[in-house]
Amino acid sequence: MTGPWGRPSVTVDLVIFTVLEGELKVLLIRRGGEPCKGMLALPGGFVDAGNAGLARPPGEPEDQGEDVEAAALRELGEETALDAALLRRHQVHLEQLYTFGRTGRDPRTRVITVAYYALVPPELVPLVQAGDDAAEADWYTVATDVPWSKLAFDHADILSTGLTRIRGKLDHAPIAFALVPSIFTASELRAVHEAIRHQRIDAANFRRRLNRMLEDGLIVPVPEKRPPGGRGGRPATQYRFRAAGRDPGGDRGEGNRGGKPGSGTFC
Amino acid sequence: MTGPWGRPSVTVDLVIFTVLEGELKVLLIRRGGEPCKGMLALPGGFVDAGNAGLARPPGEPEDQGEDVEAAALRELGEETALDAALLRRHQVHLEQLYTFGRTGRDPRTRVITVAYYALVPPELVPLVQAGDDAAEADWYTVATDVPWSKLAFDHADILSTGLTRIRGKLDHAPIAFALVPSIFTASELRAVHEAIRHQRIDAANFRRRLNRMLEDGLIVPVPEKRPPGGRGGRPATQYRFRAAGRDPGGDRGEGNRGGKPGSGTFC
DNA sequence: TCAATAGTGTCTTTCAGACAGTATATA
DNA sequence: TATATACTGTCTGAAAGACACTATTGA
Repeated sequence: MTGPWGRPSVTVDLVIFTVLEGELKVLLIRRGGEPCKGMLALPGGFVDAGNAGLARPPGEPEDQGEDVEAAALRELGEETALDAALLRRHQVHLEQLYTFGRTGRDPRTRVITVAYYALVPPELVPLVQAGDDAAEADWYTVATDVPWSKLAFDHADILSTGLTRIRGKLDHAPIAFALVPSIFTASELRAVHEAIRHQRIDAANFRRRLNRMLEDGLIVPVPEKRPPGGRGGRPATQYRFRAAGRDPGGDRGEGNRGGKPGSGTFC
Repeated sequence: MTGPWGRPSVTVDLVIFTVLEGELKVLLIRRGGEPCKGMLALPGGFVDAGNAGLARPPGEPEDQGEDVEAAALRELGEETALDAALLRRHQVHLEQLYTFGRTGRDPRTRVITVAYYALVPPELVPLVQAGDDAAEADWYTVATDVPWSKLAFDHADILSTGLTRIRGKLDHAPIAFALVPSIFTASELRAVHEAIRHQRIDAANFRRRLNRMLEDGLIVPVPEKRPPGGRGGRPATQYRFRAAGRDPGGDRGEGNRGGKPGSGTFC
């Protein structure tokens, strides 16, 4: 059997995490249209493939559209209503998770989705609003408020994969820094670890890890201390993440990004 | 701008590793056709998407083709000339690596590739032959024989990602067992670790790790000892990997496989 | 006997978990 | 003062690296 072959649609789906008030949250949208109308789903959208595979005037080169990574970044901006400059400035972490390519995962047509996860610092959360695509977008507490069995498509699988990924990387890569303000205290960083692992961490032991990060130059103390809150307490030393201190992403699950050197000159 | 949207082609590319004579090797093919004719490349091929996106008689349902994971398994069989039963019986490890979706990575048309890596035990290597697709397929020693700068497309990126992945997982997931015979000695397992890390490992310290695996029930001793080779030596205890002992794949980079329960009933 | 490979014992360092105790703020 | 939060010190055990040592074979 030869002849014209079908091509799948390719989408990106986003697992957008944040930590608010000590709880790990994920951004979900309520689907406005079929299929799975009314169910909760991960935000996402199609990867622009230009006019690939379509008939075009002879001699005209194919428009290949946008990079998959660019599509993920674009969707992240659209769904959160944060512009690209803000995302860059706050170093919002965006990383490819896994590609879900089962047949039948979308009943309409063949859809392969490249899932990404993003980590949004709490400073940006107030700026996040329902995007243009999403009828409603809202933060759901992962531990208690996510209706796992009622998520659209295979989004429970995707979310579960995202959760596993950040838990696995938490101790080996500096992802927790992407979920605290740029100036943070030991308690704030610890709260993020606790939220992701959903389990208490001994404050004294965590401080030792933090001290090691200080020695390694991974974080740097900030001169001003944080004044205590309502009913008192000792002021806390504040720290800042030193991005250039080490290869972020580590050696697990990161893979290579799209725009590495060498691009374009592959033959 | 509305109207018909282009769809990308989706391929799977395979980083097929083995360890022979203490060296980590990867299977590369020499490309017979343009583009990149004559260069070395990773084996791979198109994901069958049925008639997705093509015109079809009204009322006829779309044929969505094959799962991406199934395509990877199929390609693995085709490129190595090993049938599916053999691959299953020997528990050949196949795991999704990363999806490469840059525009322009294939000059002909938009191609997004889902890369997988496979671990072939040395027992099967003699059975591997040039597949039907590949003009020539051969094992190349990663440390010395891979012409990194002359690999086709972005395959150097893919191979590099695969190498990083297995090195990262080596100490946290039981992947080394996929690269030794089903009955193996401590030295053989250590040789695999040394080949992947490309660095000597202290035999005594490695044995302690092995003893811990014994205590954990991850491996099981085999009654018969391995008689020494040419010029003598003490006979070696042999072991067998106990697959059911623990969740293989661990918590990093594995993601969910395609055919998990819950499939099909997503709404 | 020697050479070669298998396997043990031990010392040191690093780091995580548990937990007692000290320091500095507000009310 | 009491309370709340920040921070220090110490004990224990698991595990890695370095390395000296013993065990069992073939030639």
